[in-house]
Amino acid sequence: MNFEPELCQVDDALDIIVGKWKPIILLYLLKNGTMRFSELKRSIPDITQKMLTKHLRELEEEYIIDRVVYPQVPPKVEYSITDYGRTLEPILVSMHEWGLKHQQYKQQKQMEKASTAE
Amino acid sequence: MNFEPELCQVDDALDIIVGKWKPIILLYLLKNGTMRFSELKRSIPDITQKMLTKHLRELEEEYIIDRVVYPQVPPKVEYSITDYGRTLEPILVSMHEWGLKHQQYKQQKQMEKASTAE
DNA sequence: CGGCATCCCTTTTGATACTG
DNA sequence: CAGTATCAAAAGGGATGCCG
Repeated sequence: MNFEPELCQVDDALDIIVGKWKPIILLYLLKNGTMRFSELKRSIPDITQKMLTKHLRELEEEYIIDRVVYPQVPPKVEYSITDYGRTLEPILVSMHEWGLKHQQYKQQKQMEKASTAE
Repeated sequence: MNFEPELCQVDDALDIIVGKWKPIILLYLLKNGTMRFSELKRSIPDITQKMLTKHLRELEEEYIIDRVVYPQVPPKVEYSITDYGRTLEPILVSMHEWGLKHQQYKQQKQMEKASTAE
């Protein structure tokens, strides 16, 4: 580490990717590039329209995604990851990989605990 | 990306580092290795004892830090980062660096917006 | 010194109904 | 289709007091 904890800007990055459904929204847009609102909704069945709208607005506010409205009936709105948004990809991939290893590590630790408890 | 959004384990990593004071606690322990409770409290003036205790317990639960109690009066408790906990360091450093760049990027974008608004 | 217990406030998320 | 509005529940966090 070459920075002081007092100057920590980790929270600025966290603010953008934290939110119950934000990581999965980001991963879908990173994978597909562009998706319609309804397409995202179908891909993430348990999310409510309210939360999907809210998270998309917040990501747009931070320049991570673009929102394009096609003025037609019925409405069509497309969301796409920006080039800038793609700079988050390595971090998300690292966290995914760390998360996978952590599951294994916890299982191992808990088995150790169970065997010494006998 | 070589994984499907449905299999996303980003949240497992996020769960561990998310919390109002968790990043700064982790950065102090990564920097110093071992610190006493009161030492952490002094280093992070605005944190309450309750939140410091809570976050430390959660990090211990995930094997990120160790907690050693010295049975003496007055009590002495030392917290240290585990070897396993250190595997989080690259992710925290990446997020810190991304956070720094993001501040600059936002400023630039907002200046662009201000100049076109004239 | 290093906690824990209690009460309270704020923020986040969810359920549901309605709309251009 | 892609939202908004409203109400309610849950989670996160803070202030304070007490304790071995």
